[in-house]
Amino acid sequence: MEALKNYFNKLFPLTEAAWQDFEQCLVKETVVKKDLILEEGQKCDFIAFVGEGICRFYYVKEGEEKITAFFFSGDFVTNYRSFLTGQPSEHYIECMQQSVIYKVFKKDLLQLYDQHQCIERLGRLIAENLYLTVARRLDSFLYATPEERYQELLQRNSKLLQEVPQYMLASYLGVKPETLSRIRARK
Amino acid sequence: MEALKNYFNKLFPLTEAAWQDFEQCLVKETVVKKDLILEEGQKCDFIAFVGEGICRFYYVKEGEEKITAFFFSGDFVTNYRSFLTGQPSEHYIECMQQSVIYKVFKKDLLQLYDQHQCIERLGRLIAENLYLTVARRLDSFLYATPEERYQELLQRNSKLLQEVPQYMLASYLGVKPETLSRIRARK
DNA sequence: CTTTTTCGTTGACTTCGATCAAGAAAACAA
DNA sequence: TTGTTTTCTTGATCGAAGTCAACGAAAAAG
Repeated sequence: MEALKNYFNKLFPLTEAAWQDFEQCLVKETVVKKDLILEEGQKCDFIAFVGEGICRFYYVKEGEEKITAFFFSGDFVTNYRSFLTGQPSEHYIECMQQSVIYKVFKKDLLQLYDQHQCIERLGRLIAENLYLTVARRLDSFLYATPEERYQELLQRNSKLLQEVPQYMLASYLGVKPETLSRIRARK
Repeated sequence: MEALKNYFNKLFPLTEAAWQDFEQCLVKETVVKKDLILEEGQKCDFIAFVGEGICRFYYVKEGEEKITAFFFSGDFVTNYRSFLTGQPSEHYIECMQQSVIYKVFKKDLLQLYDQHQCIERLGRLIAENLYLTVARRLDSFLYATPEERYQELLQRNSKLLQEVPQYMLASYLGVKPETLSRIRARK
């Protein structure tokens, strides 16, 4: 899995031995459109690297899907909270397109942490990066209006805008589809 | 610093040698009420353990203080984003009471990570915990109304309720003081 | 291609938090 | 104590997002 190796190398290069042990633990999965790779109530016992595809991470409140995050190729997809705490997931993860993902299971990862200090470090760096991601998202809810959040999206011209239907974008921004439509009309 | 050692032991016990090296790097600071331990524009080059006291972590938007977090004795206080990325802080950290904190500086911590695998692991566990903290807070903004957020606070009967003036609570909950007053009146 | 379903827009109206303003209560200082 | 400042409450009004409903456009299914 070259893409993953490159990703790691940018964060912190693994030794050859560590990478080989790590690669042993990767489980490739091909997932078809609309498949759930995690359902509510399940424990999330893996972290997966997205090779290709897009996944959405959502929560159902009062029959309505609230999208918390999207994951694209090159991201790690997991319910990290459930993964860390062992509690059942309150969220679903759905692949929106045919996708290829590479899972590492928790039990394997914990062993790898013990066996290779450089993987332990990678684990720290990944946790730190995931922290930065949620922290930024929290900020945009604490300090910005829905309109400002939409403008931010426009500016960073994220894949979201091309790849994701508008009603899902609305959910991601924390508003109703009608409201996003009106925000766009305001220009 | 016994409290800190206990805290670590619950997460992951350090070896005696690691703890001794770690303790060497702790810098004790006594801070008086209203002192800023971090200002906007500064790089946050430390993580501090709060021995006693309360700190507030806030951002100023259009002349208004928006409180993102509170830190109590037993917590780590830092601008973790600035600490990790090296970017200047957009937030202030103020001690609301006379406080005692124990700083570890980034340059020292990075060395400790290299020297002791158990400290590296502790670093991962702390990053994971900080992740869980923001993620929970993000959830409460994504999925709950201000009223529900206030009810949550009431239930977990946090120190916040006793120790913090209501207008700061309001800011923390993401509403104006008038609104919190009305939420309380609704019961 | 036509039919059916999903998605996006628009209008009328409601709801809830923000804003502005005034006054009461509590905390603090002289 | 008294006086001053800070914090909390209450009322009136405003505004942005939600809700409900209708309709046209686009996409999917046949």
